Amino acid sequence: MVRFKVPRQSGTVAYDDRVLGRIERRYDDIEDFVIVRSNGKPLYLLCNVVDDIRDRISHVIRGQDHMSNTTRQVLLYEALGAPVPVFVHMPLTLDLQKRKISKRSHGEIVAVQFYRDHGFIPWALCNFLILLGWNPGTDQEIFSREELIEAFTLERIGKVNSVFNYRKDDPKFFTDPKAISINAHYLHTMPIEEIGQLVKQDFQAQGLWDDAYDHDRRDWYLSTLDLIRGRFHTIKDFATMGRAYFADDYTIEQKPLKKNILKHPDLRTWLPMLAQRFAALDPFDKQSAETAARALAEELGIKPGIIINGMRTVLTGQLAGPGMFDILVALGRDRVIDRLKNIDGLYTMSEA
RNA sequence: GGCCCCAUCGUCUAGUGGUUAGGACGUCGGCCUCUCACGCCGGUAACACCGGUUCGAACCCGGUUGGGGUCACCA
Repeated sequence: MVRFKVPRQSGTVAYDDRVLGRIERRYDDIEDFVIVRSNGKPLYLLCNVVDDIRDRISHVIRGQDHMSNTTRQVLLYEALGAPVPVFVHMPLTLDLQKRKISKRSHGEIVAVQFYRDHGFIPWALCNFLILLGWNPGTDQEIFSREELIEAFTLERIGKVNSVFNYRKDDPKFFTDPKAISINAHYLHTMPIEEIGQLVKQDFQAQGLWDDAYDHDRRDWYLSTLDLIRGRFHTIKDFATMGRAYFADDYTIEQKPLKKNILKHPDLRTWLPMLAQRFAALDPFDKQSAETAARALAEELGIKPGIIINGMRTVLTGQLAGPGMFDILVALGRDRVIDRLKNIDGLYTMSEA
């Protein structure tokens, strides 16, 4: 075993941190430290320095948890007669309890895989992360990769630890709300073709993918994603909240079921009536469908919203969504009619 | 405990001696609408404390308190 003999002298060992300024530490406060194990293998502290000298590393940028290593490593650089690189210590990111976050103690929430599995767009996560401990000095928060490379400077790295603000067990905020909102921003604004690629991967995993989406039905696929993405937050939402557009096994949410269906028992006859009128339309499009739906409501002496929201619930299972008549076109006449006719099940299910 | 770092809304942050202390996310309220976890508008909310320096401190200095990191033959 080999220890590094720290000079027993007065004075300090120092380096100029580009973020924290000059850092000094008295020789007296540094104990002799092990650099080679008794089995002959070197420790990280030494390897790190040797590798960086070999690779001619000019800047060492790492977390503040390495600060006490740095003074010892400066000693190593000097002992090896090598130039000391520029050191930059980044603030740490802590959890709500102000603990350093780590894989060991925080598990999946700090693993990038978790974000991929929860429908995050890769760059959106990077964009969120860069804002933890750094800012451009302007109000800009959304950066393309190129913009970020252009805007980034070491000088604007902060000194203050940040808190990763996530609420465990809250389905709406399963991770930091700001991360979700940045992801949603990208989801809403990225070219739809790129979104289509990401959704494809998830759909394939979910068994929702149809190869026609890459060929004959590509336009329909992309325009439908574009129609519904506006109120989604992650790629996962397409297979869950948007499921009704791509499969028939979607679930009817309880809230809209009660509010828009069970509250109006007459829909049991009204919606099949509507289905008949849709069947007779020529052509079946956004305008003709809306005219037909509103005409029916007027004849029945009810507010259009009753028909429309009833339809939304039956057709999508959701309380909220795009404009109803856009939905009809996206679903296509056959599926619309089919689902409107089969409304009985919703009532019998709740009666039982 | 020793040593080191840090301290502005709930969270991410702007701010480098004179600002109505700004923005974003969240939250709350309103508007829009066939619906809202869309969009728009508005509100809420912060300079840890105590001393200095100064005509004047969020900004400079000192102390206090608080928080974090690190003290392995781990990386």
